[in-house]
Amino acid sequence: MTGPRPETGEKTGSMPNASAPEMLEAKLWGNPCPFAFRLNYLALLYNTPLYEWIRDSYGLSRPEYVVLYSLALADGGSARDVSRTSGFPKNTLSRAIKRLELMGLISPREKAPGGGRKQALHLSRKGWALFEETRPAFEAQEQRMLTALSEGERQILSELMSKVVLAAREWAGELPAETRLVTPGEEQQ
Amino acid sequence: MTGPRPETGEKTGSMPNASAPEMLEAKLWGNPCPFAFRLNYLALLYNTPLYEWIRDSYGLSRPEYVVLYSLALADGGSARDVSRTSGFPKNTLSRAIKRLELMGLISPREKAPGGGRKQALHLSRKGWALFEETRPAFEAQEQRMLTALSEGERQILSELMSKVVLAAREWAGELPAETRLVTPGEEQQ
DNA sequence: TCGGTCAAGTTCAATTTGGAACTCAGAAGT
DNA sequence: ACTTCTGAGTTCCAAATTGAACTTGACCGA
Repeated sequence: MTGPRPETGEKTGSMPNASAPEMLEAKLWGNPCPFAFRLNYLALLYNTPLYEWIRDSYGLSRPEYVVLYSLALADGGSARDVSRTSGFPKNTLSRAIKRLELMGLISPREKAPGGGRKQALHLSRKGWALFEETRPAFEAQEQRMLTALSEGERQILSELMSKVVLAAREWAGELPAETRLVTPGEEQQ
Repeated sequence: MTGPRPETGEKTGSMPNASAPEMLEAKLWGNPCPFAFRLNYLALLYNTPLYEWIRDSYGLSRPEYVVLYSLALADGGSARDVSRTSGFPKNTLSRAIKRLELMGLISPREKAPGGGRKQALHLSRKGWALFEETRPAFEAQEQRMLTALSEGERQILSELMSKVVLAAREWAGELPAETRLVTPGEEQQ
């Protein structure tokens, strides 16, 4: 998604502070898709330092941690469930799950090798411990992100975004045909 | 973002429709970071079909199109500006820019090879044409995404998100030390 | 019960990605 | 003017990502 990056201050450039003010202003105020930009930009600023930290401190990749987190919220979920709710392709998750199992963070799936249908995944005690240990950092980052808003504003923001999410089946998925067909010259390259 | 995915309906699993209701419900209503989840989920649902379409129709990768789009909004910006406002690492963008130049979508940078300091980038006529041709699809997707909201609600949503973005320098960047130090066992793996 | 269809999960291979090291142009300091 | 410092952009290469094909269990209808 999306997103990837820095740490000590100058690796990728996702640092919000200092400069790039021109382009940032343009993307904020002169953007034909202002909402989409805010979405992506905030997601980036939120995710980047957290997953960087997870990687450096625990040696877990982003998809791996996403699986852990997903199972902590919905124990017994399948790889497919995680894929649907996180956007990672299923083969990436397959590998992530295998490694989590190897690391002892997911309890071993009985009978599976070969590719069975719908496997319910469960965190091991160690997996739960890791989740509990790391959760506060995610919560803290969310709180930090929202400090600019009052309690009431957060309420409203949450409500509006929920509305958009709940209507997702109406708008997400494939692009409408008319949109796609705007392009006469398909298939170059 | 980071982000990536489906098309004909069953490639990655980011399809919002049909199933995974359990886990989706849990992530929506039982999440310690509800705002962050909505952010990521919406960004995913928005980006995925668009960049899929860009790739299939124009042969441009996501970072490549991001550079194009960024320059369309802020002509004369540098690679670093794009990196700061998009989150892609600079080497990825360096490659993207090189290819865009090769494809004739970016006007050739005079004197550069070797690595000069701060190069102002400009779209070529062809680059502008491609942007204008593809922009409607992005706008349409944003509109589709917001259909669930009234005009007033969109106004409020935009305002609240802007607030959070503008306060970014306060909260984004490195994780606060206390948060990081929660972990006693650093450096495994 | 058999054959057919579907989809979850895996494997493989080719591409893409991004961390690290490097080059080098301006800026800063003396 | 000379040296040092800073940081934008590039190159390299190991690692991660993912599209495509495959395997296999589950479900369905006759």
